[in-house]
Amino acid sequence: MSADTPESEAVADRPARYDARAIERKWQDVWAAERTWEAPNPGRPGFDPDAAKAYVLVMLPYPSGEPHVGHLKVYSVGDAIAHYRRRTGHEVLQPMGYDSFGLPAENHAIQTGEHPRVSTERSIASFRKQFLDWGISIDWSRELATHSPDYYRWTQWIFLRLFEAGLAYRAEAAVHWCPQDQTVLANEQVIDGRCERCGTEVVPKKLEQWYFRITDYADRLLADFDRLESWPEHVVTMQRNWIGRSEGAEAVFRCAELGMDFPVFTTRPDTLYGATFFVLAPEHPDLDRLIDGTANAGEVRDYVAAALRRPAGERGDAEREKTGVRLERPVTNPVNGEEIPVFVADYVLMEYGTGAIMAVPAHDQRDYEFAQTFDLPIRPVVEPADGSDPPDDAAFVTQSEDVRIVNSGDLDGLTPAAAMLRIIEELQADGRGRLAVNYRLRDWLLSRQRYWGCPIPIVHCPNCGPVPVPDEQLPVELPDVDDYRPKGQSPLATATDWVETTCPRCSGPARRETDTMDTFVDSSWYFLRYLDPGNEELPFDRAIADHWMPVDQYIGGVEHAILHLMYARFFTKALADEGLLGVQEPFANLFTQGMITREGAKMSKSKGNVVDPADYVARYGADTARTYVCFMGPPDRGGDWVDEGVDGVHRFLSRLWRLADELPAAGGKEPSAFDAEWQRRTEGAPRALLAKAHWAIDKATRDFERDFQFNTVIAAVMELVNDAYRLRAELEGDDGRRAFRFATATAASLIFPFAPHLGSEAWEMVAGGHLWEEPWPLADQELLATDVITLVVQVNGKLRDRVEVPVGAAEADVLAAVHASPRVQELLDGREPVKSIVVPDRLVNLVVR
RNA sequence: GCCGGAGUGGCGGAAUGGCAGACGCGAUCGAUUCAAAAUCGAUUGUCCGAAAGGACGUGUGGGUUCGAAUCCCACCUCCGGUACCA
Repeated sequence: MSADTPESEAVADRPARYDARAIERKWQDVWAAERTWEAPNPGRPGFDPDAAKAYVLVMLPYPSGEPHVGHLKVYSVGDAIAHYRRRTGHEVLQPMGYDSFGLPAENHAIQTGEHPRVSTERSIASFRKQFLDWGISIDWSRELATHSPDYYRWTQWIFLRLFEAGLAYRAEAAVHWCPQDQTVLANEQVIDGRCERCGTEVVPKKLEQWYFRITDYADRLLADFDRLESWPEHVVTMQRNWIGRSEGAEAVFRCAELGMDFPVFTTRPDTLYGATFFVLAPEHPDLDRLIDGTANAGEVRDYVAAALRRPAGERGDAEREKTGVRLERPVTNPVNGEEIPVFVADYVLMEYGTGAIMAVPAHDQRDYEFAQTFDLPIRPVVEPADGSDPPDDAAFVTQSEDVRIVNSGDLDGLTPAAAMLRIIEELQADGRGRLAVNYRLRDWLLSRQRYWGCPIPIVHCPNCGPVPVPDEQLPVELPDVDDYRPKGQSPLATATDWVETTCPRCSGPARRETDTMDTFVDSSWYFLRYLDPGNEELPFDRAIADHWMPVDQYIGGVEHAILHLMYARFFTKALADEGLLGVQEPFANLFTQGMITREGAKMSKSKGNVVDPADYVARYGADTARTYVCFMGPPDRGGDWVDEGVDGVHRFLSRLWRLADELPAAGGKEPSAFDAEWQRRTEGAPRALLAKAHWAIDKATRDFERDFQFNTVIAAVMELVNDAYRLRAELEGDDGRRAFRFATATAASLIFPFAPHLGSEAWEMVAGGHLWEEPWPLADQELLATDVITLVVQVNGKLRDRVEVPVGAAEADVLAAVHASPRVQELLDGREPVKSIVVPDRLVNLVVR
């Protein structure tokens, strides 16, 4: 039905129909024209210093192809929160941007020759168009894309501040190399020994690479979980485990012959007397010196070479039989002076602890297996205190009160905990060890040998070493290249004119760094750039950032629980340490939404079960699609997309629209329908409908506040609409019409966060004006309360009857009413209850015999 | 193995110590229609019963309680994370 259809024809020929497309276009035009969702910064026109701020942020999308149903869900959830916060009096900032550097665009370029910028920007245009079609209330004036030089200039600038602070450094180490993508990967990007992106088994490779010193922040990353308001417990746990702090001791084993010290980390210093051998990782840097000049040096080197070639997945397999080679030089146990043999074995990892372990086969499963294979002595040093036989299990390492130390000199008889303290004291006194804390977390490897990323702003000078590019020369722009294929080094290396430059320090000939940054660097600070996107002097102004930060509500997929969320926390702390920012934690509240499946399976092109949100938006309108994804179930859990469910939601929205359509649109909007005094005087069916409306307001508000229970918020509005239909026939006269109007307006108001177009339209039809300017409704306690309560009557805990009693009736009166019931009398059959439980205004339970 | 989360009708789910199954889907019946679609209304956990009503019922077994889907103990299953981490 177009706007210029003559009224008579529309009324005569066609029944009124909910025309979602027309309604959605109408309101989207209004919001675009009046820039409704723009949030002014402090000091700008329209800024209200008295309004509470709410920074509502959904993780920015990686723009590839078209948005999928996961995007629909996450932005629908975020927008519902944004709308709710606005109408509860907050100045809401909801921005949007694109995480637009990355491998898929580059792989596409390798296949087609199309520049990644071209395909990426095409995809950004699709995303933007769909977000507009969905009517997400975004402040578009702050839009950004991480591949734009205006953005990555500041990524480079921040890199240089971290470099100056000693938090970015270059080091040679064994790294994870993906042979398929021809690039190194961070620890966090290796899943089960395979590349996170392409699934290829990663291989170890020794390379000089750039790192961020995130390990310096390990303790603060752990401690500051206390500063968060509300994060899902499992996300905190995952990060805790990833950081993997363990307390123990460092003990130094000495090779007397060479005068070399080998420190080890152990969480069980109390078992030091049980160490019967010593093991080094194949990558251990001192291995060469240790085997130099010994008879089996060749055999050791062969073993090491084989171990280093082994894919990480295979080496990490705990089921594999232990392998290793015995070296010819022993080391000395610092507590008892005992000489024990040294092995090299690939079950010891260079990246954890010191790359060397003391092996206690009696109390460690892996050491036990190794000792079995190589027929080495096993010496128990912890036994049950009652003298019973220890369990057969080699992993008998309990630290409980009912075990005692044995075979350990003067430690014998102590509990493990006491022995631990004593031994650390002794080690420290001798200078042979100390209390130590160890982390699983590694420094963040950020170099990538790929094209489509942010260039690292460093120049390598033969005289001065790595020299930072001066701030005023930023951005170091990504040059165009002819061939995107990776060849073991970044495709940037082929851009000769770009690579060859002069040293900013000595002006001699120098070469640019050709690696690019991990794209997680780009997304580690984007939430700050939104705050001040036009700033040409700094990445962001501190005063503006201090106003908006922290993000009040962050929303995204749980798949980012470790990587992105930990990196962003690290960046925030590092920037705060540089005095650039006043907060220690970027995201006060985190909400992780569950994944949508179809027919119980993850959507994928190969399975042919992909839901394209654009299809549903075209067919039913965005409001239906958005409301459906919020209605499927609690949004933090997953859900299965069912087309019939979409129909159901569309039916509900149509019913709501028709309610509005039935009310005379023209003439006074009858503000009296909202008059509390009038509402309280109403009786009968109008009163029942008004009460239902206030019940829905109350229910919706509570469920919004409690964990964003959107499915039950929507269900409450459905109930209200259903009641309006049911009671419609009884709603006669002024009171009836007003109650009907109030119920419809309330339903529109409550559904607005999920279906903002329909909500606005229905509101305009029955109340007039712009719904988003209306405060969130408040339930009238007087209309929530009823004077008579239907009380549940149980006999011996089983439901037997119901009686009506006045609200707040005294216990004696309630019991009298219960005993007066014929059914109760029949069931009691003359017996006196031994006990009567009365829960005021709820139930009575009579216990007999 | 370890750490999280979850098991409720035909299906998605609701109820977090007090009426199990809100709301939606599906199904059945009715109204409307020349007919269909759409729409409106009613019914819909299982079993027994003509009905009134009764029995059973939230993964399994036990416990606490007047009362348990909800709390406790043990176990089973599924999902997610993580793992030669010393």
